[in-house]
Amino acid sequence: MMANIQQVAQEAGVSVATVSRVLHGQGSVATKTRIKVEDTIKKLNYQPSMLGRNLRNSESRLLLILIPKISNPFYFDIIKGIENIAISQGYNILLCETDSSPERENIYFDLVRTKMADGIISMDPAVNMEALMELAENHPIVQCSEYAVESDIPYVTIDSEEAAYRAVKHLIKIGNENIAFINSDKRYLYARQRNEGYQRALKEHGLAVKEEYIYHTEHLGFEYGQQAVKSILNLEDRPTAVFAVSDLLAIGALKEIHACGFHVPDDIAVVGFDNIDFSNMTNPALTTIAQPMYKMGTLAVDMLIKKIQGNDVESIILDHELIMRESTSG
Amino acid sequence: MMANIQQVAQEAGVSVATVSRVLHGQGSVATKTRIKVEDTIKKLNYQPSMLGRNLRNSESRLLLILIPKISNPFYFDIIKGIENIAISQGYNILLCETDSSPERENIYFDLVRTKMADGIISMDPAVNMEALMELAENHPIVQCSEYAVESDIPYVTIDSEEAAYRAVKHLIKIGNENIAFINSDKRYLYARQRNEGYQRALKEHGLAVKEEYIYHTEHLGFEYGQQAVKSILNLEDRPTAVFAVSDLLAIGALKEIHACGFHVPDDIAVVGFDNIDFSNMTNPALTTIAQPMYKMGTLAVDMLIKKIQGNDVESIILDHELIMRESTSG
DNA sequence: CTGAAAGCGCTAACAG
DNA sequence: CTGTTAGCGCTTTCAG
Repeated sequence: MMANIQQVAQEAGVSVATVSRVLHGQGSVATKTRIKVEDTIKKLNYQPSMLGRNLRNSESRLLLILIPKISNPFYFDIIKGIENIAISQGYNILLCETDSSPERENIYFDLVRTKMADGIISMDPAVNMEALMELAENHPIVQCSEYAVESDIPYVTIDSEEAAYRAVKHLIKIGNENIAFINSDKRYLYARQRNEGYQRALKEHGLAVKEEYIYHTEHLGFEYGQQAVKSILNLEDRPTAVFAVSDLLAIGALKEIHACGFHVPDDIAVVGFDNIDFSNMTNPALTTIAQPMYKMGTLAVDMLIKKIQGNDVESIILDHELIMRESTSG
Repeated sequence: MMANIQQVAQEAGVSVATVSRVLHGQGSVATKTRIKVEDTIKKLNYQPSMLGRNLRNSESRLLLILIPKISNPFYFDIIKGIENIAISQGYNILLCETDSSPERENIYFDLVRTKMADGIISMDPAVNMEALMELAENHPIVQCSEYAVESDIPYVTIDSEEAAYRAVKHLIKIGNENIAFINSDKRYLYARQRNEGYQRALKEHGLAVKEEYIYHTEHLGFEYGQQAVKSILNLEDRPTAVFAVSDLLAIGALKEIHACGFHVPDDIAVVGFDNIDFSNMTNPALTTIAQPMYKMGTLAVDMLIKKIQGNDVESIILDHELIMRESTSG
């Protein structure tokens, strides 16, 4: 079973070089020989071993995709975009869940150090940037969605500040003045940028920025949204609107607001961020910011493959969109 | 940059064999030599190339995980289980979304045919069983969750019939006699099994099985649950309970029931299946069947690695659990 | 148009 | 305890 190129050559009465040539359709081969070889390949049910090919070409045709949690819906469409392009270019992807743990991360970094992967698309906001930058000196790396300005690693992302600004502006427009903000940890760039967008919108409309309205969560999960709302609803000046930096947080908020006996959007309007599938399945459906996920994925992998091939690439900033649904349609 | 074993050997003044020996800590090496080699490795920042090692060992240390949709929450914990064990055993996983398309599937099958992957864990109910069985003749394959009885491919799963039976029995116990059933396509084994469980529960309690109460959906998505409920609510003898074969369907049902002005659980009780994270985030929270996902994953990968190592393995059937929440607490 | 041969980086059997 | 050597399966010069 499982013939190798040698056996095919022998059986076809040619040299391995010729077999290799017909395999790749390059270098001229007489039609007669080609047909003979092709027949033998079928007859022996031969499939070239990627192990041999990879060693010879010193490439693995594997791309590392780093995400913090595989279950975070935010990444689904990005991954889909990456995957489709990758496959069409003869690459496969290794989806790596880091749990934002440096040890896990390092296992994956080792994969490229040991040539098991040709490059990395990093989407983990909590990635160890120092390690990533060091790795980037010798290996192709691209950042997607989250990025570090100070590094030379190219990225594709959206304008988080502007997106947050638009979300909050929408809340103001429909009559809210007391707008709470559920943000994530300030050490993340996007958190800082969205915070600036939030503040810009308020200031532009002559509204005060109240520290007690800004809540920082440790993680982006559902339960953290619930927690945040619990504390927000206890404020004296109860907000009439909540803007959360992720849909998961917003969905948690939704649930907790209901649990406390309030109604969305009549009592409290809610806006999320990301437009994950579930944001349209909640009760009421969630107003949110949509990022062009799929496109982000395709662009990121395009960039990475270009880098692997030795070309230079430029960072890209994509557009976003405000999707209005029931949670603000008061 | 990126030294190879040769350069390390030269720099350390030993042979490549010795370097290989200290790399694997096997075969005796004089302490003095070992230290010298280890120092050189650090000095040159050497990391052995997996390409060379893999070719030599004719293995890739990559495991293929086939799932229909990466976004299906059902698989999250299974994958986590697989991943943790795999990594601890020095394997990495290639998460493959088949979209239940034979072409996509075949691309992935090629990965094992071309030695880029050492084995497969198939979790796609719609997998092309013929192709899979043929592949299984020459490559290690394990089925997880969904399986085909008639094949020799070992599997790990739960007793779907019994699980469905318990879910429906619970609905009967809390006073329901008219229980609708949102099932998926009958060509899937689990769908047939759950149908049997549903019918057994009804019959055991002297309730008639009404064909019009059984709805078959094309896919397991949220919107199919909505659709199903739309048609179910139009029945003359409106059911007072709904059992869906997946949480996603049940969550769609929840939303549509509300949209039609009914209340869960007072007017209609709902039970799902899978206990995905979101089943606890809905309003009301969903009663559902929990499968030991994580464990299923770890066992499946254990089995696969055993098979790769040439050992025989036996199929496993795991226990499940009924999780009672608000959607049936009327 | 085709073949011989070198070599990608590593492991392991064998000899010493 | 250590070195020599033969491949693993493939691609690609270089000659012919």
